[in-house]
Amino acid sequence: MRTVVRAALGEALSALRSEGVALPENPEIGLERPRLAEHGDLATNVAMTLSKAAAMKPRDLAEKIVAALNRRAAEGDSPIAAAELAGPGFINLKLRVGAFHAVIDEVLTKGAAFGQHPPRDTDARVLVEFVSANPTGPLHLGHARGTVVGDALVRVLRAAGHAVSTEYYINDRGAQVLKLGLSVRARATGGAVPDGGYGGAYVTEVAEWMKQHHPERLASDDDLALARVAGERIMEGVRETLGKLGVSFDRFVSERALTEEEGKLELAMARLEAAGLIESRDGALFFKSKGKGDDKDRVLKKSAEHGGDWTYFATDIAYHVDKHTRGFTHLIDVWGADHHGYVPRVRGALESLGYPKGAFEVLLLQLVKLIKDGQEVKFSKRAGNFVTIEDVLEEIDEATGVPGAGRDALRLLMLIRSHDSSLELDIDVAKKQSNDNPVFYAQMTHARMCSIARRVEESAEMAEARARGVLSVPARFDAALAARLTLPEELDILALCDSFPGLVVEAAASRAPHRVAFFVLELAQAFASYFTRMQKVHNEPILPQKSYRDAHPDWVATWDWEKTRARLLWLSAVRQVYANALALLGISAPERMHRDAPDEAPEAAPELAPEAPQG
RNA sequence: GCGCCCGUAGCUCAAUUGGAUAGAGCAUCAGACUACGGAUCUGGAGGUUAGAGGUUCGAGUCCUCUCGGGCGCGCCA
Repeated sequence: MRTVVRAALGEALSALRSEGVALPENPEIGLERPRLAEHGDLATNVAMTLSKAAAMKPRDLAEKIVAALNRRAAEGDSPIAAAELAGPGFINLKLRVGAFHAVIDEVLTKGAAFGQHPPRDTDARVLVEFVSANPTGPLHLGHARGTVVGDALVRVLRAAGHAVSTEYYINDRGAQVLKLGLSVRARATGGAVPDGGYGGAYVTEVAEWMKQHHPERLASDDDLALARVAGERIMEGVRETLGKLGVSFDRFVSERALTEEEGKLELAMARLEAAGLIESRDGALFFKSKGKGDDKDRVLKKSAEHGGDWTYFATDIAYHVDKHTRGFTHLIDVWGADHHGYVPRVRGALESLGYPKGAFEVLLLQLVKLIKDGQEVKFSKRAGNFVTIEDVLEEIDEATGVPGAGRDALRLLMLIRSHDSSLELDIDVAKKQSNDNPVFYAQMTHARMCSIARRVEESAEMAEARARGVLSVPARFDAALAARLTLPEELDILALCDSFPGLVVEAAASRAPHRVAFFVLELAQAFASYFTRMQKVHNEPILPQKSYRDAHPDWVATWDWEKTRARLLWLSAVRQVYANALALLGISAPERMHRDAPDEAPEAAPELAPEAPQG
């Protein structure tokens, strides 16, 4: 639809150019769907964006474009039926139905690639770093948002044609991992847990595992070596959890290997030193970040009395410098909003080293509140009473009886909010097998779409129609068949589908995967509404219902099968777009829902009407 | 105290990045419906976009201030 309309607009513009209007060769043509029906099917603001180049007032230019479009429309071979000047220079377009039907053609031709854009014509390489949780404990709910949003962002960026790699940075050196090692040792040997050490059941598990598989580590007094093995054990669990969430990384980067074995830390520090950005003070080394977006200088290397070690900040600079060194031109980090204070110093360091402004970008995610039984669940990591992602996944899988339900639920619920809005995750809603649960609603919609086609191809009552060759799902686009699609609901949904590829680009540009989630729910709702209205308002179900078949003994002969096939054609396109959108979120699109879930909860047992009439 | 984010319908949140009359889902009210996949569909009511000023053809969106909430302000990571 947009494709053919853009072509028509481009043609009108070049016609004007040949008449002497100063217009650029291949201008961007912005098209949007007006909110109000009387503003047409599509609207463009080209007259406003090109008015400067043409040295004309927006409305005057718009008038010329409108005239050109209407001239063409009168000749009868344009997708545009009528154009109208509106407001400050908008051009409202009324389209022929064929323009809507073209969406079906495009979707079925592109299939799973509808919404995917070709690689961008640039050398830009993007690296998205996300999760990067310390290997000091299992992933908990606080990590879930960054994990899911980061992963969905990557999918969206790739769909928009960006070259993207992903990395998980493992902070496997430094004080925190050492504390983990000491906590494990304490648990294994019955000693006291160190100050600020880790509690929680998982520490006990690691301690038990250590006794079994690495008793020599416990016997040795090399705390660093012990901590390292414990950290690796934790990371195994983290990777498993990521797998269950459907998240994979191109690379896991070890802070220890990067800095200690590969020497990247010295390299980065030498560059800072050479640039005169390091200052020695109070026995420590400082990065002169003050005035570079930060409000004070920051320690790179601690003084002897604080252990003399490099700080996390120093190694993080090394990591980010290394990202650039490896050829990535644009770095995106996904962090929790509680780290926002850390952004200026990293940015300051990278810009001081000459990397372009804007090459380092941080997506900050607001916090997640877990709601259970209508109450907020508070948790603290140190005390160990946090909710792990594993627990949540398991709880939802069990409650629904559907393996993978937890992953889909967690993913959609994390993606249904903008990144800078805090998020309430109601675990009780996530477990529901009803339409109050957006996850269930979203997936059921896809299952319903599939069930129609299944009915056509498999059901016993349609056997005779199949046998007579009047009923089948069209294999490819057929303009004559599509011409039977004239209901406003059908055309509206095609218009919505048509907006999907553009939406992907916008979602990528604004780092907003949640917009894809909203698209899914909007399409689901539009479909549900259409589906019901077909029966209740238009009295035109896609397939002949029992009532029709009973009333018409010769229903196979009297039914309008071509209209049915037109709708099946329509449906296969809509389903494709819907499935593509779900795939972009990493959420499965089931062909059928499990039916064995309990229909009614025990507490929903019918009660006697309080005022039942007596006799 | 300073910095960052947020404040939109009773609740949870959107808003095509500065565009036309601010929209959905729950909740509520009124109808229709007994099902081509499950309480579904249609419509109503609900708003000075926290408040005040400013920028311009045009502001929920940008700037300043006030109020309220969250987070951060370590030689932790």
